[in-house]
Amino acid sequence: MNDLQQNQTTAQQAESLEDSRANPLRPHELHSSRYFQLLKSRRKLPVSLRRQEFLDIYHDSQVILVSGETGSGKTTQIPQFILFDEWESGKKVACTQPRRLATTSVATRTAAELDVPLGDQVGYSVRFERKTSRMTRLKYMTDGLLLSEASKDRDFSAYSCVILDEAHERTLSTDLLMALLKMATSRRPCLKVVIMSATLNVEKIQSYFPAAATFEISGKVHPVQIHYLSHSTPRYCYCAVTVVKHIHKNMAEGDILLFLPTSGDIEMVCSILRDEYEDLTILPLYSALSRARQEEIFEDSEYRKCIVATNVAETSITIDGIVYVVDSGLEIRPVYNPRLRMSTVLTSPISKASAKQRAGRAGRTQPGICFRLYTEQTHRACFIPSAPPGILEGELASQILLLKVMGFDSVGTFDFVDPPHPEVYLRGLQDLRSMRYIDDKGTITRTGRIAARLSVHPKWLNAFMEGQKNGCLREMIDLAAISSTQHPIFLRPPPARFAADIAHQRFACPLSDHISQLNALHAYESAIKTENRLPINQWCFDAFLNRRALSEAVRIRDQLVVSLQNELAITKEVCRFEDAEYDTHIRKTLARSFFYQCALKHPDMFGTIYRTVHEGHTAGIHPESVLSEGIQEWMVYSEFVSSGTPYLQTVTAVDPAWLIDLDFFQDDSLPKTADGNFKQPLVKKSLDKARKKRDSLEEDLISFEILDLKAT
DNA sequence: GAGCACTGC
Repeated sequence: MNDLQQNQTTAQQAESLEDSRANPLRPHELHSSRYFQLLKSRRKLPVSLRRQEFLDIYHDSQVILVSGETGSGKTTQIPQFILFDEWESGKKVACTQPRRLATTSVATRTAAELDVPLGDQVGYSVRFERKTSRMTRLKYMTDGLLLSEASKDRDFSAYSCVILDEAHERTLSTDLLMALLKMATSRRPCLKVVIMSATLNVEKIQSYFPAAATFEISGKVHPVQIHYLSHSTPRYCYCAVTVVKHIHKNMAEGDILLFLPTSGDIEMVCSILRDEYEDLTILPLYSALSRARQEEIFEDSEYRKCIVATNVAETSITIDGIVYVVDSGLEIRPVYNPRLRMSTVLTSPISKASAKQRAGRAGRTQPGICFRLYTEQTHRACFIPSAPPGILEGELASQILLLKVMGFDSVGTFDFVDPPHPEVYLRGLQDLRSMRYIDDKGTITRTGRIAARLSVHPKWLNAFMEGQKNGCLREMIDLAAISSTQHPIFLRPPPARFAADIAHQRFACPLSDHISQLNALHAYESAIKTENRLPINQWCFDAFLNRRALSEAVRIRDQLVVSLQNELAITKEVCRFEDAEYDTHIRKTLARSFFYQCALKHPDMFGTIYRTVHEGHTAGIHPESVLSEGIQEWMVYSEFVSSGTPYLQTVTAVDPAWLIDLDFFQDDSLPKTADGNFKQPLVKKSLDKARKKRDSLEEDLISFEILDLKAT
């Protein structure tokens, strides 16, 4: 390797090093026989045949766009080509992936191909798990993790080259990284950027990097025959069942993969098929299933397998041996509405790119067949070319704050591949200001700097500081951790819903879902610590608690404690159940921290209808809430969700006196009562006041934005 | 008494 000149190597030089008996990355070791086996198959990959061509382009350009379908070998080979070419620089090569599983498995594969122990010259880094060392020169990592590194070093100075893989997926992190790398390349001429993407939709990225060189590789996949319906049907579940039956009865052997939008659909279709066939192995697959049940799909089966899956099977989990794909053409999509400050979920048609990806799952090992449960006309006219990028879909307060902490003040005029909608940006600024993370001029504040570095939503920092005042900081950190787990901690499997509700009663706090969650987490932790008790798996099973979610919450909590220990005085002491005021402290803290997410029972309506103070929208209490009966007058909520009926989710009853006390609700002309038993006119008045305050905030921010635009 | 997916730090 010592003879290689940075950015001047040839394919021949590299290949002769790869062919030699001694491992060039580990001078005192010889290549294993497995290495040579792997090398033989690597050399047959489409991308390997064009190594010199790639290197020529790489040497001549700072930004390179690599496009190619699956099976081209780009994810494992291109980083190795670059590693050899950049070896002399002494810096690292980073390769990002959108998902953790892909990151670790591709790193493992590459380490094997280079014949080095994982974590030495080749390693990976994902949240909670790092296999890197001082020796590491090729580092696979999640895009989110590189983004958080970039927030401390916007020049990417540890790297000679950054490779963004799966850029066509346009995750929020990839988009932000593209923007940051675009700027970094102009400051660091020696920094190279490689963006790898599927062929589809690459023009957008190309026009974002006009000077970029392009390199296209073909893939190696089997043909998939596509069948459409002649008439469309709204009854996609029954249609899917019919098609699966048809395949099973009439078609040659080969496993079936069926895509449906929701876990409910999946369980229903599975039970219908199970009743019908004994010679078909029916397997549900969705993210909320336990790991063990997910892995059942990989087990050998005596019969034909029929896997009924959500989107997880589209990108996250790949299954070999699928010959038939049945595609409902539907998925669940979350859409954030900045005007309602609400995320709604909709069952909607997938994109053409997704349809192609789903069909491709049939041709991984041999030619396959894909049955689309929609007409060709629908596919042509109703499916958008590809899913909208993440940056256009969500709430952006955290990302705006991140950019501000990095020193980019004028985020509204920031150069994105796709700029977010101004309303989402304004709503983000408004939220940041009401949280006091930016000041009246849009400049980041001292607390804003701390909040930007949190691994949970920045809104939690205010709750931590309020918690510190009220002696329940640990509890607020626990709640922040629970709120950012991937799945809910309470399990309610449809066949055992009643039993689950009874089991959950021992954790229930009648006034608060948040405290009920805390009770469950604390019970889980003491069940782990207590010896001579049930194994923790059994304990969680009996209590209908999600063990994966709970252990994830504990890990997030521990990470938060570490990152906050210099900023806040966190004591070791955890829960104080014996304290009669415990619940009240927590509810008060929640009220004062999330006052902008509070709701009041609708006075004019019968039943459990509430109205949010901020936006004035009506909503019910989610039926899973301990407060779903709607007896309490005031509450704060964590989420406002809608998929048809709007609901407040995870709510805590609060005393309006705690709210009226705050600046936001302050009205000096109103008499204050000690018991907080406010009369209706008073409440109405304070609501109006709050709304006026919100409106004035909005006007101010719009004038900011105009200033912001003028400044550039 | 109604839901409803999937990633990441």
